[in-house]
Amino acid sequence: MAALPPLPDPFSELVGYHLRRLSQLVMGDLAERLDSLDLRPTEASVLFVIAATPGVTQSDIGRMLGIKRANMAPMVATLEARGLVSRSAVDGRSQALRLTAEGESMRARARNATRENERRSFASLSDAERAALIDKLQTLWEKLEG
Amino acid sequence: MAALPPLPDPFSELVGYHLRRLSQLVMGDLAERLDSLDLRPTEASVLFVIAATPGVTQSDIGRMLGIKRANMAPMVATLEARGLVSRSAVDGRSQALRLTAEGESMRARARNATRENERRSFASLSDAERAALIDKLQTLWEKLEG
DNA sequence: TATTGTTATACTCTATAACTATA
DNA sequence: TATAGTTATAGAGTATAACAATA
Repeated sequence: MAALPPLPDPFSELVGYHLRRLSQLVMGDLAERLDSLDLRPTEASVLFVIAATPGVTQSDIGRMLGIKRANMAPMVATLEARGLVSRSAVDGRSQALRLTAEGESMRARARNATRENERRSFASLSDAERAALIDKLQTLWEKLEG
Repeated sequence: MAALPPLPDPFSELVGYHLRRLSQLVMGDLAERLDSLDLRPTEASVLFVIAATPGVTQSDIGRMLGIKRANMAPMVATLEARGLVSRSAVDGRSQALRLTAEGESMRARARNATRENERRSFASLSDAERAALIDKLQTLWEKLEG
């Protein structure tokens, strides 16, 4: 088996590169864990938002999670077709989204998969380090979103 | 204009979520900056590796950057067709990759775009904080790669 | 006029499988 | 047997443009 060649110099100064590389690996592990539920990471995040804020519209979810309306539409349609999410009219154009009983059960399982993903990915960090890292990352992306 | 709804609770504990969100925004900004060069972020990273380790094979690049052989092949073919990269046989199956003069000029421009991307994305971090963040991210992804 | 939801479409990046040629 | 390179193909996620219906 060939040894893993080391990463050459220019990358050692690039936060963005290491960010992307770690994100790719973490999301890949999460995708594997969610695969048995036939759920994509993005779909899981949508279930989490609906559970936390019942009656939310899909436009609002898109704004919270940074997902375009055009991409929310088919995803919510799929979740509804699977019986995980229900819609009820708010007004003539908006629809309130809620989890069905089956959707709530799916959310709970997705939550477990996500917790295991976090444990496996960040086991080497103390609770304080993890919290500090979250804070740093969140501060950075919120600055870029404006 | 509607206010941005705040992210609900469950995400506040998830490193992975904030990692992915930041990575997405940073890479989106980099993609925009590279667009005028008609270069994708992944292609730029390949130019960086070839410049730093002339004569490297595409299999080695894939191992360094976490890109599969199957995805390296068409990318290198494109870079060669554009006159940015040249190939020379190492043995009957491997080919040494080098930047052409035009490839080196492209690399330099991509490097500038990347530097501007880093400056814009992480302006709020001190040099020490940036270095510490790189170290933390790299340590984490290298653990997950084994 | 602005917003919600929708459809169509394209692109980047990643993944697996199968194949040829060479070591 | 293992490795280098290639081709075909599929999937997730994102992007823009355009449209109908509603506020």
